[in-house]
Amino acid sequence: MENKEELKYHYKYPHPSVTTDCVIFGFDGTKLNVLLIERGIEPFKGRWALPGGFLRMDETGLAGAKRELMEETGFKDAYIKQFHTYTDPQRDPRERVITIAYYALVRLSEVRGGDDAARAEWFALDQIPTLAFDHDRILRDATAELRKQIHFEPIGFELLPEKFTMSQLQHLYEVILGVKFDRRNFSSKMLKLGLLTELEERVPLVNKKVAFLYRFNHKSYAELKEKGFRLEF
Amino acid sequence: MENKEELKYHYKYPHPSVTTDCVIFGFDGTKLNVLLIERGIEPFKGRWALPGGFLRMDETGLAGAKRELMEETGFKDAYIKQFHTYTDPQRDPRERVITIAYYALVRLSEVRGGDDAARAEWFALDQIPTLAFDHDRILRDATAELRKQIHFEPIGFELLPEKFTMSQLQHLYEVILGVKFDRRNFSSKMLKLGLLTELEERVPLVNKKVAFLYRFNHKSYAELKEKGFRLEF
DNA sequence: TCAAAAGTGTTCGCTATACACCCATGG
DNA sequence: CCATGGGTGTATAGCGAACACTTTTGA
Repeated sequence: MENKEELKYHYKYPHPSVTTDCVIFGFDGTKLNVLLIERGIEPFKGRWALPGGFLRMDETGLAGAKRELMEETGFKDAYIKQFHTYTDPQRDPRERVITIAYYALVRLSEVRGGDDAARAEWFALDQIPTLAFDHDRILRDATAELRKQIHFEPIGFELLPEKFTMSQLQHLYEVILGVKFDRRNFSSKMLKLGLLTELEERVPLVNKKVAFLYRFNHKSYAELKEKGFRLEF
Repeated sequence: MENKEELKYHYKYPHPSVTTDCVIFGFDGTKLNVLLIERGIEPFKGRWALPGGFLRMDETGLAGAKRELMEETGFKDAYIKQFHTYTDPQRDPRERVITIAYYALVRLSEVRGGDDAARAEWFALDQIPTLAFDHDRILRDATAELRKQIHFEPIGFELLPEKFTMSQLQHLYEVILGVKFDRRNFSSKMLKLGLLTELEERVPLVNKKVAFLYRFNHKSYAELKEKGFRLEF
């Protein structure tokens, strides 16, 4: 799959370039964050952009997006989902570039720096600078998709550490959905779903009280999914 | 955008071809149908396939899908939605082809024959032959998307004539979702949403009874959507 | 002593669901 | 007279939403 300097691929009709872009969400306990890359080259040199790159000829879109994710965060098996393909002929000033967009959910606490030399930084969702290309739009769409998807799949857990308290979980849902829940109702609803395992372990809070710790129960989720269920919030 | 015989587009890296495929759903009053095209050329010559074609360099994916829809059904403004992009490097035996897939909902009663010389036919969803390429998979995914989407948007009305009876609407929902509803509950739930306008007109049934006719009320839907609402079925 | 965060249970109202009878017609 | 299809209303159970008090401790 390597290439010479000369232009070696010839087509009768023009072919667009195809890239994958990856919206990587992380939750810091307070806010939803997104990983952005500072562009080192024109166009939009110096502007922030979503991690992404050209799709290789022998890899699927998913593999390309996972490669990006790996390069930037070191994560290999995070939740990742294709959500839209952007095809505006003018979206890249150089040439026609179609991008297949994915979003990924990672545990912020477990992220290590990427292999990549490029400058990468986490931004809170409400403090995003103006992005390169049409990435503002892509990011908005990704956020909307995430909100929609959380009604069908318990993807929130992908953003939390393995062990978490009920209020951490509630904060996450509140941040993603932009609403407030009653503590008691949220807790009982969550527990009733049967997707949480309560751990023996407790965690000390700032005020020396302890809070229960829970873990997401993948097994009962798999069983529930078999039967088909709805996650209502 | 015209071209000579020689190969005039040169790239340093290989570029995939990009096509759009369009899953066109229609409802005949009993079953969900899909429009298929019989392939006239290799590969898969003689096999049925989804309508689709190469994306032109100056059109968006949506425009390409709409062009396909127009050519096959004469419809210009049907409901149409991008749902997934297929990127398996082996999905086309000739060369690498990425396809952006859309589904469209049309009123079967209003479809006129397409401009296209190709042989096109409607197939009931439960009588689909083996399709060319990975179109079986694409069709399965489109059906799943449709089922999912109907929980959020009243897209069912796109498949019915402008005026319809409550039982037509119910049959449609039952076919799409694969469940049975109680007549009385379905009706009262639907009416409570406030999206239907009851018409003066009645329609005579086989047995000379008359049934109420309704029309989808786009205006109250727009208002409801403003406030945000959920369509539960 | 005051603010912050967590644990705990009950009540009320709404809605989903289940269900039965009447009527008109065509066969 | 029976089968078909449509119209209509009620009763019950379960769920979502609202809500208050206690405890511990750090400031």
